[in-house]
Amino acid sequence: MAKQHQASPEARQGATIYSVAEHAGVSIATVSRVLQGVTVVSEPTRQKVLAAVEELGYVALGAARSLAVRHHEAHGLVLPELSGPYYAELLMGFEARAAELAQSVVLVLTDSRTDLAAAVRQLATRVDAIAVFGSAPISADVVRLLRAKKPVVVIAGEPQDGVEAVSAENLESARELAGHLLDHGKRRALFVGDPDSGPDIHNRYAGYVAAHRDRGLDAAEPVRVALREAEGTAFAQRMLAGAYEADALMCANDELALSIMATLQDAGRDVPGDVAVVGWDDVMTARYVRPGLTTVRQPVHELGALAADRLHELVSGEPPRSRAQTLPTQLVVRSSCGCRAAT
Amino acid sequence: MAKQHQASPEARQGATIYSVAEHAGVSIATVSRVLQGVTVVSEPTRQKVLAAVEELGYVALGAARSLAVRHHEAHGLVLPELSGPYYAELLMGFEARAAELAQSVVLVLTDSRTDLAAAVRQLATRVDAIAVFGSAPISADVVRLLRAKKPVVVIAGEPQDGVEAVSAENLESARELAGHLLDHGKRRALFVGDPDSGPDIHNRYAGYVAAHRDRGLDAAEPVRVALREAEGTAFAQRMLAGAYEADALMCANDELALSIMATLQDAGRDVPGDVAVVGWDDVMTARYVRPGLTTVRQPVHELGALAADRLHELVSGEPPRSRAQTLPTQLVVRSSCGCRAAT
DNA sequence: CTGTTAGCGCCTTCAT
DNA sequence: ATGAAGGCGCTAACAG
Repeated sequence: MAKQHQASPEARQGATIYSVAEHAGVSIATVSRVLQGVTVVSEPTRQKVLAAVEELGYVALGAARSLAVRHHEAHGLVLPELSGPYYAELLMGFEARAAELAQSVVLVLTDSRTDLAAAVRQLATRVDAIAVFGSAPISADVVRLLRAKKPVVVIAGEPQDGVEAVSAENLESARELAGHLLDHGKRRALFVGDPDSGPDIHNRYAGYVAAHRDRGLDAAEPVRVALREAEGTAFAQRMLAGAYEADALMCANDELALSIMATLQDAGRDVPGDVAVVGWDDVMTARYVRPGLTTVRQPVHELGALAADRLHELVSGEPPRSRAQTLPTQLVVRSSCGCRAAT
Repeated sequence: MAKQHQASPEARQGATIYSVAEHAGVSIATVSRVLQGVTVVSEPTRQKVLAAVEELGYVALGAARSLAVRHHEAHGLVLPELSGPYYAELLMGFEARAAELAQSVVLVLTDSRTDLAAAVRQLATRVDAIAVFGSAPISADVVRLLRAKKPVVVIAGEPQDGVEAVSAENLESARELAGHLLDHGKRRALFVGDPDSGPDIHNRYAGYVAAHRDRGLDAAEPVRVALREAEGTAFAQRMLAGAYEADALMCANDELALSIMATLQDAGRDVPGDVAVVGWDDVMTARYVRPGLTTVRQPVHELGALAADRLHELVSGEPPRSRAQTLPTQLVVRSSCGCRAAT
């Protein structure tokens, strides 16, 4: 019996449990046993097997193992995209925790998919559970459909029946941030960003409204723009043209705040003198610009880890939680709000 | 003999090919046929099957299919981490192309792994091919070992025997960038960053050296610091303390350049007057700081896509290319080099 | 055109 | 303690 375990050009497939068994002079059942480490195996044979495994560099084929044990030891993660630090950080937290739990992570980015529903269904056939980002353009139907087959957790979205959710706090922090602006004496603060772009933004706007209400003030309607750099620039230009009257801008995220601030400054406006600008996320750029951007830091890494955790427990049979789990955020005060902070 | 493939109504696992077959009153082979769409099936039965598939929401189990066809329809990607826009963009490019090619992507981040070798071996059992980032702390041994089982392509690294590489151009662009600095009259330009942190950086330093040689100048030894924000700040402080004499700093990447520039400016130094600072990558922050950071833009997205492409072709049986494929980069001149650009 | 059947590689009772 | 044998769900010959 010629051994073809040498890395011959075409026999790339590697050793199987059979070749290991033969090599060690035992049955495949024994090989499986020492590898699973569940049943007891006599030390001598155990060593023989281990030696064979080592020599042939054997690793069980994922598909075969999955088929036999009826699960994949993998988690799926569905995110819109990865530009900006938010999603990347979330992914890092998710991946790190998944790694600790010995789960592979297979990633799906919705922005690059034409047939998202198909992609998600596909994903469901290769993982044990799936975490999907709340604002991802996935119809609630798909989520529900998914949930029928695999455990699902929504990140930064609303919990639905049977689908639990994890997120960072928004409303109270937004209320605090908006309050901070108002306490600087600003009386025409505008909320820039579309509350309909997701539960997160929705709640930030709600906090903005609440802060006004707290002080017996009227909150303005939100300026509905997408959370992208280009939209911020466009908005700022409209503002420079006199389309908006405001002495403070509470932006839905830093990307928006940063582009708006830069455009305003380039046109000679003083920030925060003429108009204060604050954001949300605390991206790297926020601490490099002058004035430093006042914003809110979210525990994004932890959020990702939490999602991976919950997925694992759900797979382990734990029942889904009905209430969303919310992680606390932190107000980061720099100078763009009107404060004279260090930076 | 009894078939027990009946999908009990509440079977959480979902429908199997058997339940679909039964539901449609045909054999599993027929179901498989219409789904694979290879062989011809009479239109009537075809419709019956499709209807059953639809009603049961059937999707073939990934593991079973993989086992039968002997491949996974998935690509693996090994990256160090995801902070900063570089890796995230690379991943997006990779994922997008993989999606087009109908390949799932399973991601492994080395920074979060304690046993990297094991993680990579594991990965190899669930994908058809693997792309690993060149500077990832993966010993050449592991790569070679991997290559014996699956096609591998190295991103931004040196091609090894049987392992092809894709990368962005570094040497010539660096030569151009360094030359630009020298042509501004700078005579004590320092290279900041460790050339040993990867082939990319190595070549950037080589370009720096070449530019000097081109002009009959002597190139200084590199200031070996890690490519992280904190290291940049520390370096800048040493420089402010008089440890280095320089009128220009060519930093290995933008993160370094940005933190150095900020620290220098905070201490009252004029950039680019007292000292010019340039980076590499063209991250978002680079265009928001003042002066705008002169840097080099890499086609990161395309690089990721190229890697996915090559993986796919390698899996399809195409032979590996011996020469590395290099994508062109672009010098982005702003003001931190001494030019009086728009920003 | 369609059904039957033999694997794919591994895990897991069930005997021994 | 170890071996034999039956699936896991699906694809792909091979017969009809």
